Amino acid sequence: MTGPKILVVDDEPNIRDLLTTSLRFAGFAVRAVGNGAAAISAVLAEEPDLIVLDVMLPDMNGFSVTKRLRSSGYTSPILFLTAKDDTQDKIMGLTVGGDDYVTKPFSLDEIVARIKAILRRTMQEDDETLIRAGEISMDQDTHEVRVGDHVLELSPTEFKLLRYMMLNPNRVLSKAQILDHVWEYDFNGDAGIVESYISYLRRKIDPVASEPLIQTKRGFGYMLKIAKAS
Amino acid sequence: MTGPKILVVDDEPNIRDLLTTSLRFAGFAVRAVGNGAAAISAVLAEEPDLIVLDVMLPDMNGFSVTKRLRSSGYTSPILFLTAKDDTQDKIMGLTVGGDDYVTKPFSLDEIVARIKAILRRTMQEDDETLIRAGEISMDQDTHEVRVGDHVLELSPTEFKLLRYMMLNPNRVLSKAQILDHVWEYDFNGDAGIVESYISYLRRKIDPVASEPLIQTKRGFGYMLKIAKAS
DNA sequence: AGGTTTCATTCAGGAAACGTGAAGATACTG
DNA sequence: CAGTATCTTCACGTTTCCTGAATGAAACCT
Repeated sequence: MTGPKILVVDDEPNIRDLLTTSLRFAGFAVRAVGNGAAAISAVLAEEPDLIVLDVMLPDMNGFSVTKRLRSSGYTSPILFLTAKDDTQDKIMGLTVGGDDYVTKPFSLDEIVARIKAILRRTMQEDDETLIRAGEISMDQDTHEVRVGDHVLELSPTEFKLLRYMMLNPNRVLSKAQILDHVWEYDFNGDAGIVESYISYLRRKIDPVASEPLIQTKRGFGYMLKIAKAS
Repeated sequence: MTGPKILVVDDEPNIRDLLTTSLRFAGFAVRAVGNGAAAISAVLAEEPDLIVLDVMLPDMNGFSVTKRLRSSGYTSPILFLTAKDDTQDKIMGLTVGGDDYVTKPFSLDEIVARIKAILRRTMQEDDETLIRAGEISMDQDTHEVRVGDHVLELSPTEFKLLRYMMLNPNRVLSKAQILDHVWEYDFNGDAGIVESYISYLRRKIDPVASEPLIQTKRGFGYMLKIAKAS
């Protein structure tokens, strides 16, 4: 129940709650604050293993916060949340060492995946980098996906969708659940897009799989069926 | 006798009572309120294990309520009730973490099943995901139904009907009871539809069962007969 | 036995869900 | 800036499901 400690820093309550809920559910011990000053004292008090930090805060920007933290001796990695139109060099200046960044709006699974990737590198957590589900395997570092011996070429969205399904095998996932986890949180399009991507995935997976792995549960959703192995 | 605590939030007294009765019968400790403000204070006072929350309330919508609760540190899961014709984007963003949603009008058994599923995942309750009744087994995650070794393909309604009967084996269930539990609460069609679905189920079950399992109690209803095992 | 009620089963129309191709929009890449 | 890949929406065809009605069988009553 007490996984790695994470501090979330964002001034928008919506996003703060969204992140808090998702990360708690993913097994992290989460604390959330709404501005830079609170962030600094929270870090000093609790020494989180990782910080999720919005670079645009009401009182101070990401640079200032980072600088203050680093000079206080805090060395754990930071995952920055940046606006999509932030210039590249602005971001470059932020991420040093084990740091990383994600652009808003993000998808929830993406955030969780990034955090796990960072923690995997910094703490020696040998939390598997390889996800397996029956004859499918997915390396989250190299992004290589295999079905048996065949290597699949997946687009980013296809990759995230398949990852979500592989993390929840043998469970029916509704289209709404899939949208909430795989697509960006502000996506407000039709749920039919899930059908399209399921179709794309099937087109790539089925020809090389020994049996149809993505099953339709009419009226309920989709399921990745994995025969249980030894 | 005191199962998990559940808070029901809905402004329509009918539905509130319907839910309260059903959930109490299912073994939960239920408290019900009719608006968002009352919900918030009830949550803070009693810390329920789960909230059933109508997204359309007179004083505030489900999002506001959720936001307030989450930022007060409440982390238990929420089951949202939404109107079926709510545009998809209103539903989106709801199924984060352990949360889930059900569209109105719902069927009572559906609600209970969903609540149990959520609690199963959040609390570590390994309250069986598998329902057994004699030679029939039903996995609620995969939706796989077996009779002996044979796997049945059931439509959504067939699935719900069979689940209801499996949860009440060796008891005569009247057509009215079945309608009340399996069909949506505002269904106002003929009870003859139950006969049809019983027939469909028999057609799929009997050929692979060792004996007829669904018995007709003329004038009273139907019964799923299960020989008691070890 | 004959008549009446209750149930079983099947059928058909319409509705809903799903799959897929294609086209426009957007973002990426060289 | 052109060319390409990807994302998203739309539309159409197909499958599956739901529901009510019709018909015949079985049980029940007198």
